[in-house]
Amino acid sequence: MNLKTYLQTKISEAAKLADLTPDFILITSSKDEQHGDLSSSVALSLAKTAKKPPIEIAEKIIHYLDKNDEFIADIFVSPPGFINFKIHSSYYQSLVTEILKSGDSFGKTDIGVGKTANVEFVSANPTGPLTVGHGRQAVLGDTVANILEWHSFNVTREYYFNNAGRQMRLLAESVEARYRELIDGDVNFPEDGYQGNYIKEIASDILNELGKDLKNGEELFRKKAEEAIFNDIKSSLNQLGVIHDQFSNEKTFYETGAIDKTISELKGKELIYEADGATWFKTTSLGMDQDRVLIKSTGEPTYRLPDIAYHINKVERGFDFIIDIFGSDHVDTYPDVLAAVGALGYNTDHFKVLIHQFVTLLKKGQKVKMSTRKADFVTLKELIDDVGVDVVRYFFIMRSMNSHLNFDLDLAADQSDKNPVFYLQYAHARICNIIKHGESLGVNPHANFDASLLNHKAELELLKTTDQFTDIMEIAYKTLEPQGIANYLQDLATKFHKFYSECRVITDNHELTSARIALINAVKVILSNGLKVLGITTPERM
RNA sequence: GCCCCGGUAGCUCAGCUGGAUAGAGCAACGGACUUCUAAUCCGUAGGCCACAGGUUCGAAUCCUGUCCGGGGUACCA
Repeated sequence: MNLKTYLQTKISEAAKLADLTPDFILITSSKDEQHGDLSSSVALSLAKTAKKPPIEIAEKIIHYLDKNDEFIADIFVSPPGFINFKIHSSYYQSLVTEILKSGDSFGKTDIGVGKTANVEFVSANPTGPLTVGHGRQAVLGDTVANILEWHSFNVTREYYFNNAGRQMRLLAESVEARYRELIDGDVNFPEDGYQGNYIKEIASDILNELGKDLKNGEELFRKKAEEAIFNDIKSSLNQLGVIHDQFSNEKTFYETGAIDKTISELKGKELIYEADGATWFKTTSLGMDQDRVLIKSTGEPTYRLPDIAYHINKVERGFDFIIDIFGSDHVDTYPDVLAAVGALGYNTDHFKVLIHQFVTLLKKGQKVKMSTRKADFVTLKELIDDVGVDVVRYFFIMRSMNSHLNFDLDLAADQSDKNPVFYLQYAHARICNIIKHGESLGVNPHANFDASLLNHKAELELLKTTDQFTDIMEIAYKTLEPQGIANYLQDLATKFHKFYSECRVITDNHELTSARIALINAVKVILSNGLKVLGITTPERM
């Protein structure tokens, strides 16, 4: 049972009796205990249409509310017209049993039962190691996938990459140049080539493995480079706990003829024209501000064309929910792609595109400009080795994806033991330790308990916070923004630590001990459920 | 020029479908370990929520404009 929904129903019924019809009944948790436990501003929002002072409206609504409700202890109005509810402690106390009963699945919903979702993320082309910037997307995407799984969706984590275009050709040329350089010492490096040391390593591996007689422009250079870099990418992702279920690439869409089909279908819709030797997509006729090139005058498609074919492919695979996660450098490109998919008669209503802003890296107070080509980057691997997986994951989800965040590498390494993630984990470890301590004294952690003994202020505060978890998880689903979960868990941990400092769990009072053990077990359930969705470990000791 | 994000405490950022006195962490300062873990707790200090208008009972939150920062505006991805 959800208390807010319950109150919304009650208020709505009362409003009806008072001849009022609110559009929406907002219920918020009160910050100040003078305002009870929960408050509603309905009366304030009704004031305009009802043309009456909010207080009067509030009084009227209250008049029709049942004063002997099983959960509501008190209802009162306070200026300028809020309706405040004081909730019986028994309601909060009853949560302990409910949470323990549901355990691992406390807070889950069946919103996505029988539905499939596809989350595409990272999708970096295999031209170099993943950087810190990719890390943000990796963590965001994986967590969004976790949130959907939490709500019972069957989720496919997908990685799409371009392996047929100019970038990969340039990569192959760079590797070959390093290969020739190793053999005869001549440096004939392509302009705009990839300059990182990893290119030299790949070249040297190729030399060791296949000898020095490879032909000019040999396909193996590309293939070996792609393979090596992909292994590196996958291992960085695995380190982060991110595992993709499916890798898709543009090459397959050439091979299956999907690309040709896409272009001919667009032609059929008269959305294609030739100009300056290139093939253009008439995006302007779909309401965009400029047309885009699909096939360059060189005959080579731009990334947009395979992207369109790929998105059609995703629709055809029948997912109920398709999520694309892009960096802000793609803001301008996805509308074209979706417009094309839509124009060809495919449904695009079930697409959701999440755009995240970039991470600005600071090293010794200086901005680090990231460029894969110039080999100017800090790899994700380096970061993880530096501060650890949990810190990296937490850092990237504790902030809104819309925020351009500054990441000071020196500070991160320096302060890794002060990172807020440890605060959460410490709460979990503390609980585990208390339980263990109790057991060593013969306290059964699963004994029957009387929750009505949990009357201390710190206990009730803690319980009230546990009541918000379900809401938080549902909001996370609706917005697909994970940072609310991180913020919530932070709050829960704070309430727990406060409780810990004020209430001793294991005492001679057996009844109270059992009740408090049950309470902290319940808190542990929520911490662990939440951290699991964030992909962060729950240590039993620290 | 145009489009998308952002501008909140010294720093990094929450809060944004409008709600009561704007929050956290870090940094600073002062307290609390003979106790189930001090990776904790308690307290002090720190703010024209970029700026200017507007909308209304009420604006950090919505609208308009300005300024500053990031990204895009490619026959790169």
